[in-house]
Amino acid sequence: MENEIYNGNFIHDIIDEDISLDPELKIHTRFPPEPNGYLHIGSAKAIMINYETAKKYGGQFNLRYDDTNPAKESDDFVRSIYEDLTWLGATPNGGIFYGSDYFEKCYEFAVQLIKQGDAYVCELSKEDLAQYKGTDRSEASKESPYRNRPIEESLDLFERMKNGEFPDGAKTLRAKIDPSSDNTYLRDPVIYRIRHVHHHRQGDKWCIYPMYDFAHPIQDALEGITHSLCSSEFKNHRPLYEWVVDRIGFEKKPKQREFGRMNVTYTVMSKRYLRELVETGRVDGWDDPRLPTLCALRRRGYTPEAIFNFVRSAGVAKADCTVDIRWLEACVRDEFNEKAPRRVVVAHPIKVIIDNIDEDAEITFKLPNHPQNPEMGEREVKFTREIYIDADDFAEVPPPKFFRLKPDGEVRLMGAYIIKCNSIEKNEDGSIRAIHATADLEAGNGNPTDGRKVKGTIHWLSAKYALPTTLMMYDRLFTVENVADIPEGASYLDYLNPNSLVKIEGAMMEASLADSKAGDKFQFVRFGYFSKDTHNDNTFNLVVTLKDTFAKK
RNA sequence: UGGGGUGUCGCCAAGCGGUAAGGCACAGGACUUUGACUCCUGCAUUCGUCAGUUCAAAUCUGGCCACCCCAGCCA
Repeated sequence: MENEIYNGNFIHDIIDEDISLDPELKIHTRFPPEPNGYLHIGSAKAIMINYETAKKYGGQFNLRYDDTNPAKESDDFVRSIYEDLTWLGATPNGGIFYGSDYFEKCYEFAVQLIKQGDAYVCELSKEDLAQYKGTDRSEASKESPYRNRPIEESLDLFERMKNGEFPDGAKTLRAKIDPSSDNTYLRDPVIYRIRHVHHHRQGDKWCIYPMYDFAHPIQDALEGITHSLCSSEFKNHRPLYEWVVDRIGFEKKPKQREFGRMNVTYTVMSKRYLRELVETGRVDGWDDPRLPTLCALRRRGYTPEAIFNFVRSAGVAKADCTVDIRWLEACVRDEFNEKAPRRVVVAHPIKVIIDNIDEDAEITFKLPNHPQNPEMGEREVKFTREIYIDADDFAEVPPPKFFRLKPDGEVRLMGAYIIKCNSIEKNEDGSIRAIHATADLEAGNGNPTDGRKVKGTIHWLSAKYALPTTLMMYDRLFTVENVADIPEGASYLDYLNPNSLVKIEGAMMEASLADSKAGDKFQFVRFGYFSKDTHNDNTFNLVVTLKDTFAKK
């Protein structure tokens, strides 16, 4: 859904300028995840920027699995990424690609660079290389002793690297740029390494793999990407990206441009920690509703529109930002308030007996599915002598400004009668067994005939027709305000909120909810927005609470 | 310590030399058969900081400060 809420986007200014220089330019962007984890709310920003930029300019958008490091990648991640991306609605109209499909090309370009004298095979060990680069980066690194070896020699060695003649780490291919550059990425970066590892798509075809900095610009150029939009940590890589594009001699040069990273309060998005949570069993899987992964948000009931509106309204700027998770919740509320049908659920039922209603009487009331939108229709709800109300809606000793049910007080049962509390029946232990009340039968679901005002309205369910249900309430994963507040050296895992999942069993729901499907969304009146769980029948996940419903006393 | 980047209300963010948009949050008030929603009202004499240029600066210049990224044969 299009939304006017859209903070700045300096990327569009850059593109407008490029188009003014070349009116023929067809914008082409891409989202290049490495298939080594599941997509999360942070990924949504990169997706949104690349997808919507292409869309805005009538261009194309590619999905490209950046799978140049076989050690960490798998087909399960490939599958999940596709699923989450299409769920978000960011259809890759430019196609779906794999970085590994360009291995042959990358190899040829590497050979070309060697022939041009722009790359050489280096035999420094990992440790020695680190030594040569030095610990003080204000100083230039030492030149590799192999830097000026004959081109023929590098060519021969590189081919033999490819043929598997050397063990892992024995040799690397390095770009010959500038060992004394201020930018350490330009100090003869390694562009190929030896890895005798099985690749999820290429199998055992290769034992040398290109590095990200070499492969990425090639992939972009080959796909005709015009704008390679990525987050700010790649800013330092840009000169190398451009060096590769220039030296290989691509006619159409893709442009890398960077936007600020987005963090979200109360959670952590690094794939490393998410994976750790999943693998140590602290959560039930990548779609555990306490996680910020897209599949978890989906299961919990968040919608693609709300997520897109969230990242869109956070804006696109160069500065990193930490957006309050409550903003995401606000986006969800905005959407659901408009679209979610209203239903009644009583979380902590207490029984109310309406003394002036016959034992077997059944009165039918019609409740609107949405108070402001008659087009959503209405439903019939049965009223009987015994009903349930929420424990929170009754107070034996009411605090000031308590508008709900209290001894001798009157309250409106939403869509039905006004009732008056007459007496309280108690159990041995002092707990409430039932409340006795009388209904104003004359007023019915209309206003009292004597003109008196009844301020409170509470929700209710017929005890005879209500069905049991389970409510799952999830709090945020972490209790610290900011992940940055976690002390240095401490494990994120120690900061898990042990109370982040609250399960309410014994709740009651209105009968019509039995017909709902997995994933259906509702506003449970005076309670919050819920989504029917996709894994468990008759249980509902809390998506977000109603704003302030219970905050005020 | 070096290089790169960023600093405008609690959180995002517009602004690009002419006297601080907007959203979220928050606080009041109105309305309400959801204490929701909706609707009003309020909310930066100030733009990290100190100087300078100018009739005029958040916008230009210089110094300083803070935060983020970089020493993978990860992406």
